[in-house]
Amino acid sequence: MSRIFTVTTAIDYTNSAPHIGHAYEKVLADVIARYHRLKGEEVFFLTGVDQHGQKVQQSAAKEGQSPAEFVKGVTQKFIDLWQKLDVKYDKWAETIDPQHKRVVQGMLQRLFEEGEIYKDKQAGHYSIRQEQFLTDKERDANGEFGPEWGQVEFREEENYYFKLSKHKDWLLGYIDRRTDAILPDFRQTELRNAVERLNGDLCISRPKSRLDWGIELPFDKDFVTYVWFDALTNYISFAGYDPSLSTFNSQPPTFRDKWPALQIIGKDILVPAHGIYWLIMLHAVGFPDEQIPQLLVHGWWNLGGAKMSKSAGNVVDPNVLAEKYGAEALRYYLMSDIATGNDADFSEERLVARYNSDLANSLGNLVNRTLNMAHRYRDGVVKHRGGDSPLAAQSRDLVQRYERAMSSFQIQAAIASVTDFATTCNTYIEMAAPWKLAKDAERADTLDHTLFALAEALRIIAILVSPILPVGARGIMYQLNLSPDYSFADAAWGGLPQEHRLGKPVPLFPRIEASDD
RNA sequence: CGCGGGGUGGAGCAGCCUGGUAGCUCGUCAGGCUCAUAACCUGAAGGCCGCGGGUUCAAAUCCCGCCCCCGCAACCA
Repeated sequence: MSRIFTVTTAIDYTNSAPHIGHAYEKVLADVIARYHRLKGEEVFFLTGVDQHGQKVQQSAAKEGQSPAEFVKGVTQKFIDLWQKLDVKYDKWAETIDPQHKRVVQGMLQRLFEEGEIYKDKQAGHYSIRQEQFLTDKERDANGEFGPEWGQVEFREEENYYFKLSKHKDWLLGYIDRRTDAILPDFRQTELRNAVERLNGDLCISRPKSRLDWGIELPFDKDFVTYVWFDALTNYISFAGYDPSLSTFNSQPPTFRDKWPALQIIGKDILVPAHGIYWLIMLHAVGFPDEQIPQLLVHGWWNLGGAKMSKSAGNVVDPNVLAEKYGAEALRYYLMSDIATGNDADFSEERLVARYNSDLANSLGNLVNRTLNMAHRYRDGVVKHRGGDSPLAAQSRDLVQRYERAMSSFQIQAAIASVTDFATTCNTYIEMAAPWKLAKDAERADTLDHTLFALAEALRIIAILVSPILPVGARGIMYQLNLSPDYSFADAAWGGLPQEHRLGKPVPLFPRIEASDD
């Protein structure tokens, strides 16, 4: 069963520029993707942008641009940011892509023919200004629709609906059968409760008179499909899904090998979008249960305990942070200071503190002092000398701990395993005191043994840290004068040549000094 | 009403699923080292792990009840 590890992220809405939350999700996916590549697996990492819809149409109009022009500009901002942050995806999804449209229309056509989609009449209060139907949730305390809705009229409209409720029992069964359908587990509980309350079907169309920036329904030219069948479908349309083939097993191998995927999403879009709509859509088009994706649901970065939002004006711009502190520092912070699944508080001070403490003082300095001593005492050459180093056993624990954390997506725990090991190495240096050994000719072998063990430890650290800090890892390897081509298996103790010349020490992760700006 | 999350030394967090000396980063205090990025190491102070019950030889961890904080319309991960 040679299959490809597929990881996807939510596709971001091209209504406005990316913020720290977008960056977090993509870096998380990138780290997981890099970890699997490190393990030697073939990886398909899919991310992209959602470009259709009313909000885009409105924002474009406000800027005096066509939706297509507008979307192109915002899309570029996302692409530029991912490049800046070293987010290395294998496929870029844009929902205006013609191939994507064909898949969406193919799926809709098939579901329509199979009776999963039907036309029905909707009647209710409609806000002309907001161009949407209002529900009782929009009523204020007096039971009225407030002035923010402008003129509200009673209106009847026909639309197409997808038979969600028909599949409710299947979804409940699926959730009950599979304990790791949604991670972390409390999200699975939350979803199950939500599914229990599910009733009614899903409106999937908008008449073109109201919205024309979208994908036309293949069976009715007067409508476009609305967000769900458009955006969610990206996960399979860009993976090579063929909508004309009705069973999963008849799909081309290039698609089947990529599935099921790990899908990374934020906690706001689990219910109902991904947890209900998307899973049911897949089931309806013929995906067997074992091909249903696993959903990894992450938390949010808050600011001072408050939610980050555009309207509050407290949005953090990842571009600014990356410029100021560097992509690696930002990646490190986003991965180390939040427990996957939970919320965390964003703070620039924390970013600097963690960087200085973990990367500059602990790890960077460890590399620097080790290489310095090797050059000062041994002309840069480390040699294997008999006897097992205490670091050898520690490194095996490290690899185990790291792997356990990574495979359960606990990146912060994986990072902690590495920084703990760096501290162990620093302690080891104090104990061994190479500067004393160097003064005693009779203890030359002990000095060699110590320096060799440290170089070996650094080699392993570099490998393990590489998914999070690809540039930093390369830097360590370069200074160790070792090849940047390595795999996870190389993180076993004993990979360093018996006699090896190290490179020149250059401070990695220079400290970030407090500045006034 | 309901659903979910959280309440752990001064600050920020992990641990809880799979009970068994309470851990990490920062901060404070004292000491050590000198290879190093004013970095590193050691030690200390500081916690009734929200409150009250229960299960158990043993509870931060499992069970029950209660209190407080946050999220659950939109922009939005």
